[in-house]
Amino acid sequence: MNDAFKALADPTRRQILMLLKERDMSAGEIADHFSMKKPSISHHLNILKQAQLIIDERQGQNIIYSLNTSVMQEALGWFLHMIQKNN
Amino acid sequence: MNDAFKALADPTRRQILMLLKERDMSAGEIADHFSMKKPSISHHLNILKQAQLIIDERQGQNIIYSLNTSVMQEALGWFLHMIQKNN
DNA sequence: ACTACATTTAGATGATTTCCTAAATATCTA
DNA sequence: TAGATATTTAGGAAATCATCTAAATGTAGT
Repeated sequence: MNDAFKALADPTRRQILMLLKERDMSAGEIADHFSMKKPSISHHLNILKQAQLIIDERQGQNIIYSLNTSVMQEALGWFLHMIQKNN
Repeated sequence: MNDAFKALADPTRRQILMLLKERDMSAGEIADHFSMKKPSISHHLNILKQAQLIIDERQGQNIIYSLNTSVMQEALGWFLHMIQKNN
C-alpha cells in the first residue's frame, strides 16, 4: 500500500490512471496525452506498475496498459476506515 | 486534492492520521509515538494541515490536533469513481 | 538481414523532500 | 518578570524524485 500511496502522489500518474479508466491504452497513446517526453511517461508507468495499480501486456510492438483496481479497493477501504466514526 | 495526495504519500503522516482517528492529541503526544525529533513531526503536522487533513487548535501551552475528514471523503469519492465500471 | 517503429533502460541534472540541530515564540506558574 | 514547558521556525545536509537526452531492446514488414 505504501508504494500505491506514493505512486498516487504525482498528478501525471493520477491522470494516467484516469485515462486508463476510460479504456486500455498503449504506452504511446498514453504519452500522446502529455507534453512530457516518452521516457518520462515510461518511468511513470513503471512506478504505477510496481505499485500494482496497472497491468501491462505486450501486443506485438505495443505494450498495452490497463487498470488493476484491487489495490485501489484496498486504498478505498483505508479511507472508509479513516472516515468512520470511532472504535 | 493534490496536496492531500502528496501528504498521504508519507507513512509517518498516514500514521499520524491513524493516531488522530483514535482521539485528538497534542503535538507532543503525537511526537511521543515516533522516534523522530519533534521539529520533524511539527513539519509533518504542517503538511497535513496545509492539505486540510487535520485541524489545529491551541489550548493553553498545547496545540491540539484533530482529523478533518472532509478532504478524505473527497479522496474516497475519487477512488470510488476510479473503481467504478465504465462511464 | 535491414529498416522502421514502439518502448524501455541508462545516466545526468535540478527540484523537492525528509530529517537534523539550534534558535525563536507562546503560554503557564511562581 | 523569570523560569519551565510546548511547539514552531530557520537553515542546512543527505536522500529521493521528475525530467531530459542518448542508447538499447523488442517486434514487424520487406
